[in-house]
Amino acid sequence: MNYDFNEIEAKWQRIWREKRTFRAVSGEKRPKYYCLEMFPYPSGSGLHVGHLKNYVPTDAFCRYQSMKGFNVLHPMGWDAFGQPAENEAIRRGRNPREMVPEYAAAYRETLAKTGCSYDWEREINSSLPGYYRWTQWMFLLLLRKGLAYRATAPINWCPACKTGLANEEVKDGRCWRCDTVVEKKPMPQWFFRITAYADRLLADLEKLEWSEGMKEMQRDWIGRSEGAEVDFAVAGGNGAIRVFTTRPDTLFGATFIVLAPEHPLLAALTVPDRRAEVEAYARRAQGESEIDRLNAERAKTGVFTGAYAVNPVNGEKIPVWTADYVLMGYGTGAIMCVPGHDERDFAFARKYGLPVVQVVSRDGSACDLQAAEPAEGVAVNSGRWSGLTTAEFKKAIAAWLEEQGIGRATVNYRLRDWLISRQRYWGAPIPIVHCPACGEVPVPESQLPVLLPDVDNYQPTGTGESPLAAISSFVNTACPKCGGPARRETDTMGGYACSSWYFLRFADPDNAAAFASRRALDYWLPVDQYTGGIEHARSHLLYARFWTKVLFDEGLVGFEEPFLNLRNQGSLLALTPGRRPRPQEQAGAGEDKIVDWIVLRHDERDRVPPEQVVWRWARMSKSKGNVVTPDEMIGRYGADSLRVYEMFVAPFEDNVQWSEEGIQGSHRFVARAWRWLQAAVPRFRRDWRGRIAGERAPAEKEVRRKLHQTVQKVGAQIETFQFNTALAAIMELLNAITAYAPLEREALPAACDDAVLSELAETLVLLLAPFAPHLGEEVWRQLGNEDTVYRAPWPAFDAAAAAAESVNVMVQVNGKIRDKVVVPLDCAEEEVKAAALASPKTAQALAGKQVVKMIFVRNKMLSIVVR
RNA sequence: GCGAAAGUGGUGGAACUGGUAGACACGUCGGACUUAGGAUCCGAUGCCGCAAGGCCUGGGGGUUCGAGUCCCCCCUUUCGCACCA
Repeated sequence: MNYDFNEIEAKWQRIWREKRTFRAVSGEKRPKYYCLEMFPYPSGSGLHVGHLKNYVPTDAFCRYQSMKGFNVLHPMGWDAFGQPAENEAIRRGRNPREMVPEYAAAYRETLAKTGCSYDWEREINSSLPGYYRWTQWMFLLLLRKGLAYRATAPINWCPACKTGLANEEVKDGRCWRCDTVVEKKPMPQWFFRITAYADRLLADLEKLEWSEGMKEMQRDWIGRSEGAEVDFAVAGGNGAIRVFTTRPDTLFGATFIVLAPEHPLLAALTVPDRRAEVEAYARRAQGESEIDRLNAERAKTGVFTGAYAVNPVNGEKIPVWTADYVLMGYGTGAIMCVPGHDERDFAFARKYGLPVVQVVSRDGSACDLQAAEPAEGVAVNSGRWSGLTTAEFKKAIAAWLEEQGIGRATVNYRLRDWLISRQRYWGAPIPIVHCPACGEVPVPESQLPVLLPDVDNYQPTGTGESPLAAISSFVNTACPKCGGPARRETDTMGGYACSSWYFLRFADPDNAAAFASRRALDYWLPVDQYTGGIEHARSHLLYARFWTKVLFDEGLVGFEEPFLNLRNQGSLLALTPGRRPRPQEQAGAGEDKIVDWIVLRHDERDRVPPEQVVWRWARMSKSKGNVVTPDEMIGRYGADSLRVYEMFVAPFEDNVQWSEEGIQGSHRFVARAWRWLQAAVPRFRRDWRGRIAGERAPAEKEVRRKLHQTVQKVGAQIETFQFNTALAAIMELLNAITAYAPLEREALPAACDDAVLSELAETLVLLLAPFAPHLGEEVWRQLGNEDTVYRAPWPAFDAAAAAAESVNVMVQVNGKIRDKVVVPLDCAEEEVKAAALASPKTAQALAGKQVVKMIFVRNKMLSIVVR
């Protein structure tokens, strides 16, 4: 009777492994279901209970799908390449190629201990040549399709990581990993032309079952805006300045032009006596970090170039300025300024005394502008276009510009190409050879993989070159084209390259002839359910979608979107000791980012006096010293109890505050279910189905009603990831079951019918199996079943047994609930009225009043309006 | 500033298409069994009130027989974007 969870859990984990219970076999007749969690980077700090906030519910979901008859693919692998692993290896003085597998093994063990049902025969590791060979192959595919290119461009450079970063890896102007302020640095780098897919990445979001917030983030990042390009002729010279504007209808109000400080025309346009000032300004702007430049609060600055351009609609000469609020990376790097109707332009014009002209009006009459408004309305002061609405004008002017050959309607995106080069060691080498005679030559497929050399020293160089550049045996090679001496590309690919296609590899992980066979891909893909952290909302998900579309265009996969359903788990927060910052620590922070709390370092724990310690909830992480490990919890309460707690405590998407009191409650529930089931096992009759029919006593009817209502509820709620309410329903069921058949000295009452007890026991086990798999499997076998519970069908819902016989109908008088009457299900209005009027409480509320109206809602409500 | 989501007991959280607010748990209080219990079982538990009854879903309006749910305004929190032309 004693619930020895440690023994039971170890036993089933062993048997599942030995019997390969969760092996996914390709091509089976059962319909497939591919459920995937974002594969983790196995860190040295190990898994903590926070990681399980994703893995455990997703595992319960997989087990449920298996019981629903699906052939479930639930794989796990390691995102092993990249800077987190490399930095950790450097810090610990380890070789990453030895370190990563050790850490992965530790993760594997912890995941097994929590009873997660992975098919470990499909495990992948992105840092093994058998894997990254295909990452390189994908690079060559992109190159062949003109979607990979090398360009010298100012890139985001993280001085701490000593490498370039993709735009998606820059957060608030800082490196997303180390929070260092990112600099601009011109360097030759490899890019993927993701911008060529901007339209499709945007449009296909409609096909996805993702949260609206998630889609919105992708839309924002892609940043589509419709507008027009307009050429402004340079006054007294030749050539023109091309600007992008979303408001071509305000052309008559354009009173000056501003170029980005990096604009290529700036130097040529600037008149000699303004050159010194303009150059100084441009130099200063370039030296500034993105953060400072993007601070919207900052006052506008700019410098006049001395040059003028001609406004094409009215022939007026307007001055050309340069200012750092115009960014070279967006649009054309030049804007026409309409201070009358753009806040920024207005502020700039006010500061430098530039003219403000109103060209949009609410009602068609002009007035004195005190600010930039309105944004939309009717055109004024706009020549023959005056009187048009904003929308009409936009259309008309685009046609006119095109006719004149000085512009056209166009669409602009905020999305930038994907910088893939990293000047780091621990990544897939870019399969390119630089030949003095032939230029950039792709490594032939037959020569893949380009192996990452094993070296002693792989620290970043800081010169801007990859550590690989110092390894002559790697660098020096023969040109695949002409055979002459050549140098290998020494940059490696950023970690996102590996994670942009790994979900395909799980379909066919050992394939040596292709990244995966088309047959395996057609069977398993796309991913039916994907779960992971919201921090990948723009980067990983955008990249993976992009690569999938490229592979689709190449005819290598049969689908355009890799992840049909996506859900983001919340994080687990732990109470974390911190302190107020000291004055010098405050100094470095910008005005927009006030630091008012600093996590205590490990060595400060004992030194800071308790009254100065400020406790706050923070995400669990080793560095904050607030982690709780699954091992501790499993040892004390068991994996099943830990799992139930992780799912019961809050909705899947919510952040939760970890508390050990909560897990005790879950443990009580699991142990209670165990004790009741142990008492039910001796009463179990395999032939209960044939004996359950027929008229039943009221108590039996009631408990069976609850049972079947629960069956329906739990299934529906697992499918929508509402694990917390599904568990609450099972708890209610257990409460109902123990009320019907309470435990008395470890046995169930003799008066209870064995067929009913059998139905209750068997169904309860099946309902619990996704959540508490060890308990589920153990009791399932105790009931005499030979095969795993995950091949047993999910319990059938019996609508007749679940139907209520009577219902409470609320009686309202003037909107206030005065009484309730118990009537048979679907009782007619007349009878409910009679019952209601017969009740003393209702009669009292109606006394002396005149009934004006009655509203009857079947099985719910009788609402009486009186005067 | 823009966009998204959210605000419900002492706590985590329930509530389908508007129809018994607070399910399920945690905690607390009381009781039983115990040498003991941080085990187990039973009961109570939104607030005010002895009670009858009244009041409760961030605040204020509105629609409705009826609003946590729908509409408008405001406040707060979280997340994302942020001089994007």
